Amino acid sequence: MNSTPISNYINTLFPQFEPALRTKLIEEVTIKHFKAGEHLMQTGQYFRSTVLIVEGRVKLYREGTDGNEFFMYYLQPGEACALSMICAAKQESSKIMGKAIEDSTILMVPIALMDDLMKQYPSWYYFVMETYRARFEELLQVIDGIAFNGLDERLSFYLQKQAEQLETNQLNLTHQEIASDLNSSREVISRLLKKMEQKGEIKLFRNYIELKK
Amino acid sequence: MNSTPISNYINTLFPQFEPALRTKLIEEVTIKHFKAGEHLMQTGQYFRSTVLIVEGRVKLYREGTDGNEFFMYYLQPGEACALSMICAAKQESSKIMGKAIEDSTILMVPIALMDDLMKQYPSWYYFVMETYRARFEELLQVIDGIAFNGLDERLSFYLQKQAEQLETNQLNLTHQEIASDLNSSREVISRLLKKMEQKGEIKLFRNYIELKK
DNA sequence: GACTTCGGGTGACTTTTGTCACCCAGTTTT
DNA sequence: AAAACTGGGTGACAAAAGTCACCCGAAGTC
Repeated sequence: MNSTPISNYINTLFPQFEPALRTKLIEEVTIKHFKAGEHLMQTGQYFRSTVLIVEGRVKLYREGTDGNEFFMYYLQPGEACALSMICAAKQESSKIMGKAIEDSTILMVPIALMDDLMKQYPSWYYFVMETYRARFEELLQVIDGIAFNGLDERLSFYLQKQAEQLETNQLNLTHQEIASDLNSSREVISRLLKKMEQKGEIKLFRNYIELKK
Repeated sequence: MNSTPISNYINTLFPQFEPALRTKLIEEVTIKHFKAGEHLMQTGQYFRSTVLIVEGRVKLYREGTDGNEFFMYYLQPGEACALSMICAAKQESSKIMGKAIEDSTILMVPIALMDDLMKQYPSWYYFVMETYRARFEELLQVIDGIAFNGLDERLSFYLQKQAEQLETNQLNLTHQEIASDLNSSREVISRLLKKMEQKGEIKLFRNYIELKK
């Protein structure tokens, strides 16, 4: 294995893949770059590849009919987009939207390869299963949030998750951004944040929020 | 192939399976019966098998921490429980609850078999992928419903879905049952149903609701 | 320095949803 | 037949969330 950018990504981010699978992938995948803010996939778009994230960070949204965007979860380097697998396999269009929030790099695995990979490489099969499992769990948690919790709890949970994902307690989020991720309105979020500040859970600044504890 | 109950189920409900796979399944699965109202799986329970529904009808719920049950979707004969596949594969516990609403029969495919089936029988592999895809879509629709719609729209949608599933316009549902499926309260549902009746969309009776059009 | 934009704060009000209390009419039990 | 239970209706009220109007100050632009 020589040391191209692609082989580096695959060898460092997917060490669990058996060597033959890594070689195969290095030969077959194509690489693609996105700038922060760019959309990776639009509602209604068809996939011709399964997507592996290798650099940056991608936010996945569900789009409502009225143009609302409801935040679901993040994808990180080393993770795959479960929907791209599913939709690619069935040639169906996606009903979700992905946005790079940092400059990001992805590898595209042609769908024509999927069946072979699944049959020939157990570690790929396990990776796919684990991807499904993880995303399924994530969706169930999203459902929990909106089905059982009030906006205040969802907000709290949202901030925690952001902090974990971005690995910092200084969240560079405007109230407006939070509001649209949670499909609410700025004023409501502002008020709830104020309450959280009074309870000492966070500290508010212009353009960022500091999480306590 | 002789004609046991199991072989009948498999041959009639899964005709897309290649003959060798059907033979294999007929040898390996075990059969289980549930009476209407019984729980198939409880929150926290571990799966040792993947579940195929062959008779009856199963309702799947997500359970909240406070004991609430949030209805997600139905499983019908010929369908598999996606979560049982995922959880079985990873030996994880389920966080959902399944309830038979009719007397139901299921086939249990031991998890030990899963890897082999996936590798040896393309039609099994496609079946599993299709199951994931369908359930994923269904979860996304559930999210749409609670994220973007008011209770009135959700109720409307819920009634439509019930009618489709149960293949009748006479829905034998009490207001209380609807309320708990939607994680709301009886009074609210009663009021919304009244409004729908005034708009001529439904007709209300004791113990059942008649869908118009 | 004046102006504009952006992020945020706030009070007043509305809508939606949940809750409480109580009622009523069938149906079932005793 | 009386009592109890079930499914449903209703008014009054409370809480949560969304909306509107407007304000303010910080930062960027001209």
